[in-house]
Amino acid sequence: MPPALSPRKRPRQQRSTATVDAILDGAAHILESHGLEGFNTNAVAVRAGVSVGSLYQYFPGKDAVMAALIRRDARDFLSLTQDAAANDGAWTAALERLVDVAVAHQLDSPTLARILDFEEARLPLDPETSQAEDAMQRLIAEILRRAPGAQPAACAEAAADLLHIARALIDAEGRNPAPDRAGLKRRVLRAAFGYLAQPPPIEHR
Amino acid sequence: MPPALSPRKRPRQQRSTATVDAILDGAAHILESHGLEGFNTNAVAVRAGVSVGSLYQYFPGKDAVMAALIRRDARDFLSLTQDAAANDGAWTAALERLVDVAVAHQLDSPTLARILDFEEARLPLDPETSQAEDAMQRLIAEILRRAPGAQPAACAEAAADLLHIARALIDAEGRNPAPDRAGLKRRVLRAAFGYLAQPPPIEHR
DNA sequence: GTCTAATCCGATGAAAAGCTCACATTTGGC
DNA sequence: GCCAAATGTGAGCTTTTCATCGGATTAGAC
Repeated sequence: MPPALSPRKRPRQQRSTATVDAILDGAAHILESHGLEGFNTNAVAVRAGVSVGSLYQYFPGKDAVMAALIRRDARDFLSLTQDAAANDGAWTAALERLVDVAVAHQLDSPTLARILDFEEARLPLDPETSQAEDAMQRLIAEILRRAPGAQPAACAEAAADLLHIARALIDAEGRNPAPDRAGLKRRVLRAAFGYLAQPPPIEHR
Repeated sequence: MPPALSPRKRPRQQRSTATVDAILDGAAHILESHGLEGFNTNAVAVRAGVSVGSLYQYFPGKDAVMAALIRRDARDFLSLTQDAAANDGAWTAALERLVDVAVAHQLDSPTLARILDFEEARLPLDPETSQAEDAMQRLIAEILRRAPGAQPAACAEAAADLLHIARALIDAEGRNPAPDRAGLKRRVLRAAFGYLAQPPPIEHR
Protein backbone atom coordinates (compact mmCIF):
# COMPACT_ATOMS: atom_id res chain seq x y z
CA MET A 1 0.00 0.00 0.00
CA PRO A 2 1.42 3.40 -0.91
CA PRO A 3 1.93 5.79 1.99
CA ALA A 4 -0.97 8.11 2.68
CA LEU A 5 -0.86 11.80 1.88
CA SER A 6 -2.22 13.34 5.02
CA PRO A 7 0.25 14.36 7.71
CA ARG A 8 1.28 11.61 10.08
CA LYS A 9 1.43 13.57 13.27
CA ARG A 10 0.47 17.07 14.22
CA PRO A 11 3.27 19.20 15.67
CA ARG A 12 2.51 20.18 19.24
CA GLN A 13 5.51 22.15 20.29
CA GLN A 14 6.98 25.20 18.68
CA ARG A 15 10.18 23.57 17.55
CA SER A 16 8.33 20.88 15.68
CA THR A 17 6.29 23.37 13.68
CA ALA A 18 9.61 24.97 12.85
CA THR A 19 10.80 21.56 11.66
CA VAL A 20 7.78 21.12 9.48
CA ASP A 21 8.25 24.57 8.01
CA ALA A 22 11.92 23.89 7.39
CA ILE A 23 11.02 20.71 5.57
CA LEU A 24 8.54 22.49 3.34
CA ASP A 25 11.00 25.29 2.67
CA GLY A 26 13.68 22.77 1.86
CA ALA A 27 11.38 20.93 -0.46
CA ALA A 28 10.44 24.15 -2.22
CA HIS A 29 14.06 25.10 -2.62
CA ILE A 30 15.03 21.76 -4.07
CA LEU A 31 12.15 21.73 -6.49
CA GLU A 32 13.01 25.21 -7.68
CA SER A 33 16.69 24.50 -8.11
CA HIS A 34 16.88 20.83 -9.05
CA GLY A 35 13.39 20.01 -10.26
CA LEU A 36 11.43 16.85 -9.64
CA GLU A 37 14.50 14.65 -10.21
CA GLY A 38 16.28 16.17 -7.25
CA PHE A 39 13.27 15.82 -5.02
CA ASN A 40 13.80 12.90 -2.65
CA THR A 41 13.31 12.63 1.06
CA ASN A 42 17.01 12.46 1.87
CA ALA A 43 17.85 15.57 -0.11
CA VAL A 44 14.91 17.44 1.35
CA ALA A 45 15.90 16.53 4.89
CA VAL A 46 19.52 17.58 4.35
CA ARG A 47 18.46 20.86 2.78
CA ALA A 48 16.03 21.46 5.62
CA GLY A 49 18.75 20.80 8.17
CA VAL A 50 16.88 17.94 9.82
CA SER A 51 17.27 14.20 9.66
CA VAL A 52 15.14 11.95 7.47
CA GLY A 53 13.70 10.47 10.59
CA SER A 54 12.17 13.80 11.51
CA LEU A 55 10.71 14.13 8.10
CA TYR A 56 8.98 10.79 8.43
CA GLN A 57 7.63 11.78 11.80
CA TYR A 58 5.41 14.32 10.13
CA PHE A 59 4.99 13.00 6.62
CA PRO A 60 4.19 9.42 5.72
CA GLY A 61 6.07 9.70 2.43
CA LYS A 62 7.40 12.08 -0.12
CA ASP A 63 4.06 12.60 -1.81
CA ALA A 64 2.74 13.84 1.50
CA VAL A 65 5.45 16.50 1.49
CA MET A 66 4.41 17.47 -2.00
CA ALA A 67 0.77 17.61 -0.99
CA ALA A 68 1.60 19.82 1.98
CA LEU A 69 3.60 22.12 -0.26
CA ILE A 70 0.70 22.40 -2.66
CA ARG A 71 -1.65 23.10 0.20
CA ARG A 72 0.55 25.79 1.62
CA ASP A 73 0.96 27.43 -1.75
CA ALA A 74 -2.77 27.35 -2.42
CA ARG A 75 -3.40 28.93 0.96
CA ASP A 76 -0.87 31.68 0.39
CA PHE A 77 -2.05 32.44 -3.09
CA LEU A 78 -5.68 32.55 -2.06
CA SER A 79 -4.83 34.99 0.69
CA LEU A 80 -2.97 37.29 -1.71
CA THR A 81 -5.83 37.00 -4.13
CA GLN A 82 -8.42 37.94 -1.54
CA ASP A 83 -6.53 41.10 -0.70
CA ALA A 84 -6.27 42.06 -4.34
CA ALA A 85 -9.93 41.48 -5.02
CA ALA A 86 -11.17 43.98 -2.47
CA ASN A 87 -14.58 45.10 -3.51
CA ASP A 88 -13.86 48.76 -4.09
CA GLY A 89 -13.23 50.48 -7.39
CA ALA A 90 -13.85 49.34 -10.91
CA TRP A 91 -14.00 45.63 -11.68
CA THR A 92 -11.29 46.21 -14.27
CA ALA A 93 -8.99 47.55 -11.60
CA ALA A 94 -9.63 44.49 -9.46
CA LEU A 95 -8.81 42.25 -12.36
CA GLU A 96 -5.60 44.15 -12.95
CA ARG A 97 -4.59 43.76 -9.34
CA LEU A 98 -5.33 40.07 -9.61
CA VAL A 99 -3.05 39.75 -12.60
CA ASP A 100 -0.37 41.65 -10.73
CA VAL A 101 -0.57 39.26 -7.83
CA ALA A 102 -0.55 36.20 -10.06
CA VAL A 103 2.44 37.42 -12.02
CA ALA A 104 4.39 38.27 -8.90
CA HIS A 105 3.56 35.02 -7.18
CA GLN A 106 4.24 32.70 -10.06
CA LEU A 107 7.29 34.49 -11.39
CA ASP A 108 8.87 34.44 -7.97
CA SER A 109 9.67 30.73 -8.26
CA PRO A 110 8.73 29.81 -11.79
CA THR A 111 10.00 26.25 -11.75
CA LEU A 112 8.39 25.50 -8.44
CA ALA A 113 5.09 26.95 -9.59
CA ARG A 114 5.21 24.83 -12.69
CA ILE A 115 5.95 21.66 -10.77
CA LEU A 116 3.29 22.23 -8.15
CA ASP A 117 0.80 22.76 -10.91
CA PHE A 118 1.84 19.54 -12.56
CA GLU A 119 1.80 17.52 -9.41
CA GLU A 120 -1.57 18.88 -8.40
CA ALA A 121 -3.03 17.06 -11.36
CA ARG A 122 -1.53 13.78 -10.21
CA LEU A 123 -2.16 13.81 -6.48
CA PRO A 124 -5.61 13.38 -5.00
CA LEU A 125 -5.86 16.77 -3.39
CA ASP A 126 -6.95 17.17 0.14
CA PRO A 127 -10.10 19.07 1.07
CA GLU A 128 -8.33 22.25 2.10
CA THR A 129 -6.51 22.56 -1.19
CA SER A 130 -9.52 22.02 -3.38
CA GLN A 131 -11.48 24.35 -1.14
CA ALA A 132 -8.90 27.08 -1.67
CA GLU A 133 -8.96 26.41 -5.37
CA ASP A 134 -12.73 26.73 -5.44
CA ALA A 135 -12.68 29.87 -3.37
CA MET A 136 -10.28 31.51 -5.79
CA GLN A 137 -12.44 30.64 -8.73
CA ARG A 138 -15.56 31.99 -7.06
CA LEU A 139 -13.70 35.13 -6.18
CA ILE A 140 -12.81 35.76 -9.80
CA ALA A 141 -16.30 34.89 -10.94
CA GLU A 142 -17.64 37.49 -8.50
CA ILE A 143 -15.47 40.16 -10.06
CA LEU A 144 -16.57 39.19 -13.52
CA ARG A 145 -20.19 39.56 -12.48
CA ARG A 146 -19.51 43.20 -11.76
CA ALA A 147 -18.72 43.77 -15.43
CA PRO A 148 -21.50 45.52 -17.33
CA GLY A 149 -23.38 43.09 -19.53
CA ALA A 150 -21.90 40.06 -17.86
CA GLN A 151 -23.96 36.89 -17.92
CA PRO A 152 -23.85 35.70 -14.33
CA ALA A 153 -24.29 32.08 -15.27
CA ALA A 154 -21.29 32.07 -17.60
CA CYS A 155 -18.93 33.70 -15.12
CA ALA A 156 -17.78 30.51 -13.45
CA GLU A 157 -16.65 29.04 -16.72
CA ALA A 158 -14.97 32.28 -17.69
CA ALA A 159 -13.18 32.47 -14.34
CA ALA A 160 -11.78 28.99 -14.78
CA ASP A 161 -10.63 29.76 -18.30
CA LEU A 162 -8.99 33.01 -17.28
CA LEU A 163 -7.12 31.25 -14.51
CA HIS A 164 -5.76 28.69 -16.93
CA ILE A 165 -4.87 31.30 -19.50
CA ALA A 166 -3.03 33.48 -17.02
CA ARG A 167 -1.16 30.52 -15.57
CA ALA A 168 -0.06 29.39 -19.01
CA LEU A 169 1.22 32.77 -20.12
CA ILE A 170 3.06 33.46 -16.89
CA ASP A 171 4.50 30.01 -16.87
CA ALA A 172 5.83 30.38 -20.39
CA GLU A 173 7.42 33.70 -19.57
CA GLY A 174 8.90 32.20 -16.44
CA ARG A 175 10.94 29.82 -18.53
CA ASN A 176 12.88 32.72 -19.99
CA PRO A 177 16.10 33.54 -18.21
CA ALA A 178 15.09 37.20 -18.02
CA PRO A 179 11.32 37.48 -17.80
CA ASP A 180 9.77 40.76 -18.91
CA ARG A 181 7.22 41.48 -16.22
CA ALA A 182 5.68 44.56 -17.76
CA GLY A 183 5.30 42.97 -21.17
CA LEU A 184 3.92 39.84 -19.59
CA LYS A 185 1.34 41.73 -17.63
CA ARG A 186 0.27 43.55 -20.76
CA ARG A 187 -0.19 40.27 -22.63
CA VAL A 188 -2.09 38.61 -19.81
CA LEU A 189 -4.44 41.57 -19.60
CA ARG A 190 -4.88 41.54 -23.33
CA ALA A 191 -5.80 37.87 -23.23
CA ALA A 192 -8.16 38.34 -20.31
CA PHE A 193 -10.01 41.40 -21.51
CA GLY A 194 -10.03 40.01 -25.01
CA TYR A 195 -11.62 36.79 -23.83
CA LEU A 196 -14.23 38.70 -21.88
CA ALA A 197 -15.04 41.16 -24.66
CA GLN A 198 -15.39 38.45 -27.25
CA PRO A 199 -18.94 37.20 -27.71
CA PRO A 200 -18.82 33.41 -27.55
CA PRO A 201 -18.50 32.14 -31.14
CA ILE A 202 -21.59 30.64 -32.68
CA GLU A 203 -21.67 26.89 -32.60
CA HIS A 204 -21.26 25.28 -36.01
CA ARG A 205 -23.50 22.38 -36.91
CA MET B 1 27.93 11.28 -16.31
CA PRO B 2 24.23 11.07 -17.10
CA PRO B 3 23.38 9.12 -20.24
CA ALA B 4 23.08 11.19 -23.39
CA LEU B 5 19.76 11.90 -25.03
CA SER B 6 20.49 11.18 -28.64
CA PRO B 7 19.78 7.68 -29.91
CA ARG B 8 22.56 5.20 -29.38
CA LYS B 9 22.35 3.28 -32.62
CA ARG B 10 20.36 3.74 -35.77
CA PRO B 11 18.13 0.80 -36.71
CA ARG B 12 19.21 -0.78 -39.99
CA GLN B 13 16.83 -3.63 -40.51
CA GLN B 14 13.09 -3.54 -40.63
CA ARG B 15 12.54 -5.47 -37.44
CA SER B 16 14.68 -3.09 -35.45
CA THR B 17 12.69 -0.06 -36.55
CA ALA B 18 9.65 -2.02 -35.46
CA THR B 19 11.34 -2.51 -32.09
CA VAL B 20 12.02 1.19 -31.76
CA ASP B 21 8.43 2.00 -32.64
CA ALA B 22 7.16 -0.57 -30.18
CA ILE B 23 9.29 1.00 -27.48
CA LEU B 24 7.94 4.46 -28.19
CA ASP B 25 4.39 3.17 -28.34
CA GLY B 26 4.90 1.32 -25.09
CA ALA B 27 6.33 4.40 -23.47
CA ALA B 28 3.40 6.48 -24.66
CA HIS B 29 0.94 3.95 -23.36
CA ILE B 30 2.55 3.79 -19.96
CA LEU B 31 2.74 7.55 -19.62
CA GLU B 32 -0.91 7.87 -20.53
CA SER B 33 -2.08 5.16 -18.17
CA HIS B 34 0.35 5.29 -15.26
CA GLY B 35 1.95 8.71 -15.54
CA LEU B 36 5.55 9.63 -14.93
CA GLU B 37 5.76 7.37 -11.85
CA GLY B 38 5.11 4.28 -13.93
CA PHE B 39 7.62 5.30 -16.53
CA ASN B 40 10.76 3.22 -16.10
CA THR B 41 12.80 1.31 -18.63
CA ASN B 42 11.71 -2.14 -17.45
CA ALA B 43 8.03 -1.32 -17.57
CA VAL B 44 8.40 0.26 -20.99
CA ALA B 45 10.25 -2.76 -22.33
CA VAL B 46 7.67 -5.19 -20.98
CA ARG B 47 4.82 -3.15 -22.36
CA ALA B 48 6.59 -2.91 -25.72
CA GLY B 49 7.09 -6.67 -25.76
CA VAL B 50 10.87 -6.44 -25.97
CA SER B 51 13.61 -6.91 -23.41
CA VAL B 52 15.35 -4.11 -21.59
CA GLY B 53 18.49 -5.01 -23.43
CA SER B 54 16.89 -4.12 -26.72
CA LEU B 55 15.75 -0.82 -25.33
CA TYR B 56 19.27 0.07 -24.32
CA GLN B 57 20.53 -0.88 -27.76
CA TYR B 58 18.72 2.12 -29.17
CA PHE B 59 18.43 4.48 -26.25
CA PRO B 60 21.20 5.38 -23.84
CA GLY B 61 18.74 5.90 -21.02
CA LYS B 62 15.16 6.61 -20.18
CA ASP B 63 15.44 10.32 -20.86
CA ALA B 64 16.44 9.45 -24.39
CA VAL B 65 13.20 7.54 -24.77
CA MET B 66 11.35 10.56 -23.49
CA ALA B 67 13.21 12.84 -25.88
CA ALA B 68 12.40 10.55 -28.80
CA LEU B 69 8.76 10.54 -27.81
CA ILE B 70 8.71 14.30 -27.68
CA ARG B 71 10.40 14.47 -31.05
CA ARG B 72 7.94 12.09 -32.64
CA ASP B 73 5.00 13.97 -31.19
CA ALA B 74 6.36 17.31 -32.36
CA ARG B 75 6.85 15.90 -35.83
CA ASP B 76 3.34 14.47 -35.98
CA PHE B 77 1.73 17.58 -34.64
CA LEU B 78 3.60 19.83 -37.01
CA SER B 79 2.51 17.71 -39.93
CA LEU B 80 -1.15 17.87 -38.91
CA THR B 81 -0.78 21.57 -38.40
CA GLN B 82 0.68 22.15 -41.83
CA ASP B 83 -2.24 20.38 -43.45
CA ALA B 84 -4.71 22.45 -41.50
CA ALA B 85 -3.01 25.72 -42.32
CA ALA B 86 -3.37 25.36 -46.08
CA ASN B 87 -3.29 28.79 -47.59
CA ASP B 88 -6.78 28.87 -49.08
CA GLY B 89 -9.86 30.49 -47.67
CA ALA B 90 -10.22 33.01 -44.92
CA TRP B 91 -7.56 33.31 -42.21
CA THR B 92 -10.27 32.77 -39.65
CA ALA B 93 -11.14 29.44 -41.22
CA ALA B 94 -7.50 28.41 -41.09
CA LEU B 95 -7.33 29.33 -37.42
CA GLU B 96 -10.44 27.32 -36.75
CA ARG B 97 -8.97 24.29 -38.46
CA LEU B 98 -5.85 24.72 -36.40
CA VAL B 99 -7.84 24.73 -33.20
CA ASP B 100 -9.66 21.62 -34.38
CA VAL B 101 -6.40 19.84 -34.95
CA ALA B 102 -4.96 20.91 -31.65
CA VAL B 103 -8.04 19.84 -29.75
CA ALA B 104 -8.17 16.47 -31.46
CA HIS B 105 -4.49 15.82 -31.01
CA GLN B 106 -4.20 16.84 -27.40
CA LEU B 107 -7.49 15.40 -26.24
CA ASP B 108 -6.60 12.05 -27.77
CA SER B 109 -4.13 11.30 -24.98
CA PRO B 110 -4.56 14.10 -22.51
CA THR B 111 -2.25 12.79 -19.83
CA LEU B 112 0.47 12.00 -22.29
CA ALA B 113 0.21 15.42 -23.87
CA ARG B 114 0.49 17.03 -20.49
CA ILE B 115 3.52 15.02 -19.52
CA LEU B 116 5.35 15.58 -22.79
CA ASP B 117 4.77 19.27 -22.37
CA PHE B 118 6.15 19.19 -18.88
CA GLU B 119 9.17 17.13 -19.78
CA GLU B 120 9.94 19.29 -22.75
CA ALA B 121 10.70 22.09 -20.34
CA ARG B 122 13.18 19.93 -18.46
CA LEU B 123 15.06 18.17 -21.24
CA PRO B 124 17.50 19.98 -23.49
CA LEU B 125 15.59 19.50 -26.71
CA ASP B 126 17.30 18.22 -29.79
CA PRO B 127 17.51 20.32 -32.95
CA GLU B 128 14.68 18.56 -34.75
CA THR B 129 12.24 19.13 -31.95
CA SER B 130 12.99 22.80 -31.52
CA GLN B 131 12.94 23.20 -35.27
CA ALA B 132 9.46 21.69 -35.41
CA GLU B 133 8.38 23.94 -32.58
CA ASP B 134 9.69 26.98 -34.40
CA ALA B 135 8.08 25.97 -37.66
CA MET B 136 4.73 25.66 -35.97
CA GLN B 137 5.01 29.07 -34.44
CA ARG B 138 5.99 30.64 -37.75
CA LEU B 139 3.08 28.91 -39.40
CA ILE B 140 0.62 30.44 -36.98
CA ALA B 141 2.26 33.82 -37.26
CA GLU B 142 1.85 33.61 -41.04
CA ILE B 143 -1.87 33.05 -40.66
CA LEU B 144 -2.17 35.94 -38.27
CA ARG B 145 -0.48 38.22 -40.79
CA ARG B 146 -3.35 37.54 -43.15
CA ALA B 147 -5.74 39.17 -40.71
CA PRO B 148 -6.83 42.66 -41.73
CA GLY B 149 -5.07 45.28 -39.65
CA ALA B 150 -2.54 42.86 -38.28
CA GLN B 151 0.79 44.26 -37.22
CA PRO B 152 3.28 41.91 -38.85
CA ALA B 153 5.92 42.54 -36.24
CA ALA B 154 3.66 41.57 -33.36
CA CYS B 155 2.48 38.33 -34.92
CA ALA B 156 5.27 36.15 -33.61
CA GLU B 157 4.51 37.11 -30.04
CA ALA B 158 0.81 36.62 -30.61
CA ALA B 159 1.39 33.21 -32.15
CA ALA B 160 3.38 32.07 -29.14
CA ASP B 161 0.74 33.36 -26.76
CA LEU B 162 -2.08 31.71 -28.68
CA LEU B 163 -0.23 28.41 -28.61
CA HIS B 164 0.16 28.58 -24.86
CA ILE B 165 -3.43 29.64 -24.34
CA ALA B 166 -4.82 26.87 -26.49
CA ARG B 167 -2.63 24.28 -24.83
CA ALA B 168 -3.70 25.37 -21.39
CA LEU B 169 -7.41 25.31 -22.11
CA ILE B 170 -7.32 21.97 -23.86
CA ASP B 171 -5.17 20.54 -21.15
CA ALA B 172 -7.57 21.64 -18.45
CA GLU B 173 -10.51 20.15 -20.29
CA GLY B 174 -8.55 16.96 -20.80
CA ARG B 175 -8.44 16.40 -17.07
CA ASN B 176 -12.20 16.00 -17.00
CA PRO B 177 -13.41 12.44 -17.24
CA ALA B 178 -15.79 13.41 -20.04
CA PRO B 179 -14.35 16.31 -22.02
CA ASP B 180 -16.81 18.45 -23.95
CA ARG B 181 -15.13 18.91 -27.30
CA ALA B 182 -17.59 21.31 -28.82
CA GLY B 183 -17.69 23.53 -25.78
CA LEU B 184 -13.94 23.43 -25.54
CA LYS B 185 -13.50 24.44 -29.13
CA ARG B 186 -15.86 27.34 -28.63
CA ARG B 187 -13.90 28.55 -25.62
CA VAL B 188 -10.54 28.21 -27.32
CA LEU B 189 -11.81 30.19 -30.29
CA ARG B 190 -13.25 32.78 -27.99
CA ALA B 191 -9.92 33.16 -26.25
CA ALA B 192 -8.01 33.29 -29.52
CA PHE B 193 -10.20 35.75 -31.38
CA GLY B 194 -10.63 37.76 -28.23
CA TYR B 195 -6.90 38.06 -27.78
CA LEU B 196 -6.46 39.10 -31.38
CA ALA B 197 -9.31 41.61 -31.38
CA GLN B 198 -8.15 43.24 -28.19
CA PRO B 199 -5.89 46.24 -28.69
CA PRO B 200 -2.85 45.74 -26.47
CA PRO B 201 -3.56 47.55 -23.18
CA ILE B 202 -1.74 50.79 -22.65
CA GLU B 203 1.30 50.49 -20.46
CA HIS B 204 0.90 52.12 -17.07
CA ARG B 205 3.67 54.23 -15.74
C1' DG C 1 23.22 -23.56 -47.35
C1' DT C 2 26.52 -20.86 -45.02
C1' DC C 3 28.29 -17.00 -42.94
C1' DT C 4 28.36 -12.51 -40.84
C1' DA C 5 26.37 -8.69 -38.90
C1' DA C 6 22.42 -7.20 -36.72
C1' DT C 7 19.29 -7.91 -33.31
C1' DC C 8 17.38 -9.68 -29.13
C1' DC C 9 17.39 -11.60 -24.57
C1' DG C 10 17.10 -11.35 -19.47
C1' DA C 11 19.77 -12.65 -15.35
C1' DT C 12 22.49 -9.87 -12.76
C1' DG C 13 25.16 -6.30 -10.43
C1' DA C 14 25.26 -1.36 -9.16
C1' DA C 15 23.11 2.70 -7.65
C1' DA C 16 19.55 5.40 -5.85
C1' DA C 17 15.71 6.17 -3.11
C1' DG C 18 12.31 4.99 0.37
C1' DC C 19 11.66 4.23 4.94
C1' DT C 20 12.33 2.28 9.93
C1' DC C 21 13.82 1.80 14.46
C1' DA C 22 16.48 1.87 18.64
C1' DC C 23 18.26 5.26 20.97
C1' DA C 24 19.55 10.33 22.26
C1' DT C 25 17.98 14.80 23.36
C1' DT C 26 14.82 18.51 24.58
C1' DT C 27 10.67 20.51 26.39
C1' DG C 28 7.29 21.91 29.65
C1' DG C 29 4.46 20.80 33.62
C1' DC C 30 4.81 19.74 38.38
C1' DG D 1 15.17 19.29 39.90
C1' DC D 2 12.43 15.33 38.02
C1' DC D 3 9.81 12.95 34.80
C1' DA D 4 6.93 11.85 30.95
C1' DA D 5 5.95 13.11 26.55
C1' DA D 6 7.53 15.10 22.45
C1' DT D 7 10.94 15.56 19.27
C1' DG D 8 15.28 14.58 16.86
C1' DT D 9 18.94 11.46 14.93
C1' DG D 10 21.18 8.73 11.29
C1' DA D 11 23.02 4.08 10.33
C1' DG D 12 21.40 0.77 7.70
C1' DC D 13 17.74 -2.39 5.79
C1' DT D 14 14.51 -2.86 1.80
C1' DT D 15 12.73 -1.87 -2.44
C1' DT D 16 12.94 0.03 -6.79
C1' DT D 17 15.17 1.36 -10.87
C1' DC D 18 19.05 1.73 -13.95
C1' DA D 19 22.08 -0.28 -16.97
C1' DT D 20 25.36 -3.94 -18.75
C1' DC D 21 27.13 -7.98 -20.88
C1' DG D 22 27.81 -12.58 -22.63
C1' DG D 23 25.58 -15.36 -25.19
C1' DA D 24 21.33 -16.93 -28.16
C1' DT D 25 18.70 -15.94 -32.20
C1' DT D 26 17.49 -14.06 -36.71
C1' DA D 27 17.93 -11.65 -41.22
C1' DG D 28 19.83 -11.01 -45.51
C1' DA D 29 23.86 -11.29 -48.71
C1' DC D 30 26.26 -14.42 -51.47
